[in-house]
Amino acid sequence: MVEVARQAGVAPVTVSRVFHTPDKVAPETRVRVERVIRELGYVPNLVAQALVAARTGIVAALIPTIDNSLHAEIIQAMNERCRAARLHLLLGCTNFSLEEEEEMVRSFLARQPEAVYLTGITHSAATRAMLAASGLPVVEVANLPREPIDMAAGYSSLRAAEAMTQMLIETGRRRIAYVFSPIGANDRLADRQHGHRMALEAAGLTADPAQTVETELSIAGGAAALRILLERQAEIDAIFCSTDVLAVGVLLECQRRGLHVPARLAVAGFDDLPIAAEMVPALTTVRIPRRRMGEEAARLILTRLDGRDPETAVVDVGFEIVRRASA
Amino acid sequence: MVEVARQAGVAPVTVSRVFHTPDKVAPETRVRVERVIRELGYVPNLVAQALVAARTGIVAALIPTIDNSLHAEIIQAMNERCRAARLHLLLGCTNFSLEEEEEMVRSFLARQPEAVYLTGITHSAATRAMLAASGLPVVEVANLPREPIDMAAGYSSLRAAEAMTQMLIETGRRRIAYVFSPIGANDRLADRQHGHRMALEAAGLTADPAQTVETELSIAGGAAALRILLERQAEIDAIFCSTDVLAVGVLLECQRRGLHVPARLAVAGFDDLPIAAEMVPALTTVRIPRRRMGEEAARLILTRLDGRDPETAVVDVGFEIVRRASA
DNA sequence: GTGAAAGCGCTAACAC
DNA sequence: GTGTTAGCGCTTTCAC
Repeated sequence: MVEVARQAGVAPVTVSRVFHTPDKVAPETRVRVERVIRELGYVPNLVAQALVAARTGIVAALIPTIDNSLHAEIIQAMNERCRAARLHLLLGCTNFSLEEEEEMVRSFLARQPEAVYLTGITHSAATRAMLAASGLPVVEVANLPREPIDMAAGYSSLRAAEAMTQMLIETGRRRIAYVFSPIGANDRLADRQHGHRMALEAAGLTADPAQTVETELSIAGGAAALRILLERQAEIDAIFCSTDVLAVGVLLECQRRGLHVPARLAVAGFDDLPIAAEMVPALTTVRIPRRRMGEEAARLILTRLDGRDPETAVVDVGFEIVRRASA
Repeated sequence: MVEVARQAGVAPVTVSRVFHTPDKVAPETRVRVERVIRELGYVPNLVAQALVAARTGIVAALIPTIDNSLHAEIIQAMNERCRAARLHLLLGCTNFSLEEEEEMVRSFLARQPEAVYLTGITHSAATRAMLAASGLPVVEVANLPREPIDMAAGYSSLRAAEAMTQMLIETGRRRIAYVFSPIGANDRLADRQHGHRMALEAAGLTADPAQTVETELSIAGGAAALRILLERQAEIDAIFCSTDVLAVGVLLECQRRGLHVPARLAVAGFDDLPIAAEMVPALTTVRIPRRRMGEEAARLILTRLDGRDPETAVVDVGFEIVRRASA
């Protein structure tokens, strides 16, 4: 900036004005400065700007992993909305670990973000304390916290899983297996399992351990889970999977083994990934408004940054049971 | 920091030293300062630190969209490697547009990143100029540039597609349809189509426009493409898709229509997504080392940041034709 | 309309 | 071991 000022024969502060309040600079001066800016390819240093303005234009976003299509899509939608407000995303992965999350929150806060995006509602006490103390807008996404750190946008995995199992029961299924991936710090998964059990119990059914399989989160993991259930000779007439990824694996393994779905076995998933509607047979699942969550998260943050308070701090985006051929 | 210093009865610079060179502070002083730091929950301001150190610890990463499992996985691997070096990712989405990429590069450069990650090898002249002028380590990922801006880690989509089509021909297929998604600024897609044509011509076959379908990038898009080919009554014995996403759609549509794969129709994809091996029949495809690309990208950047020059500026991670049941 | 001075929060260099 | 001074690149305030 000093160099631009020198070559344009003005004071540095005038260069600054050309960027921020061009109408307060005489047209001739402005043109002259702009020319030098272009010639030198000068780009203002946003770090210095951030220091003096105490505004970084950065939103810290913590997700379990980037290569998780679900959270990727939420973040994608959120990022699109943030962009219009000239907010950029600083991304961090927690690997479903509360410790890693805490560590990342600590190091991200030092970068003076203007808001924080968190996945899920389960966080360490230290994480909650730091975030609350920061006074920053914080939005917890994908679940509905009883006591939000600040704001939230999500849906009830518990009620959704409950509704799905209930539906399976209502359509005559009695021996419903549950297949899920390692829960770790994933509160959505914990809720889904809980919701499934609640529905079973409400119908006077019991959750047989032999009908419950934990497996790797992948299509292959879903296929493996079905093989395990078959080996156990578990007498099942339905399988509810904690996510479509696993359900697709189950469906494909059924194909390989010639097990008819839904005649022999009903299969249900969760998430309504794009593949769900295309499977043969099409997969019955729970639809959650992924993009909407990202948009709501952005809206909540932007509202707060605008100095206003959102009408509702915890936004329930709801869910929908999508009945297709598989169950 | 001033407040911590005041309460600990020392000068601000001593607080700074407690963080950076604790052994140059008397143990008693250090303990005293550390206590105040904890009491006040003081966190150093990295923005100020970055300004004076001229180091932000930020890597600017531009990918087409976040919700693209392919690039997400590359970025995931790269992020894991960067983390060890305390580098964080500032993420931007170009939506496959060179203009948006240019705009993002401009605004990201102002944030003083220490390195830049770019997807693909096609960039606007201005983008190349800005990046070259910045003197920063730049890595172009997922393709092999003839003239890299700086460094690159990728594979040849052209040779890979050529090899796949060649394989289809060698196994007796003669009427090979090509299904792809909108190319836009995606050089990998352009190369794949080109490679496919080269292989056809080398075998004395011609690319019939009736055998070429552009469709939406989704499983449903792949299914739709097969329906279009069928409606056109194109006489085809194989379909090569520019990505597994489309191939899975084709495979599922074949199931729905009772078209036997590979007897009636061979189907091949590209990418070797996790679902490829699980499909029924398992999908023949091109495997590209996604994680490896991310790791190489990180390695190239870290080497350069370490003041050294990598042995090879353009790293070819290769590809592999994976023959399965579908072709 | 333009510039000089002060300061954002921090650290490198140099005293003591 | 600890403090003082100066300055990172920029903007705000207040003169002129």
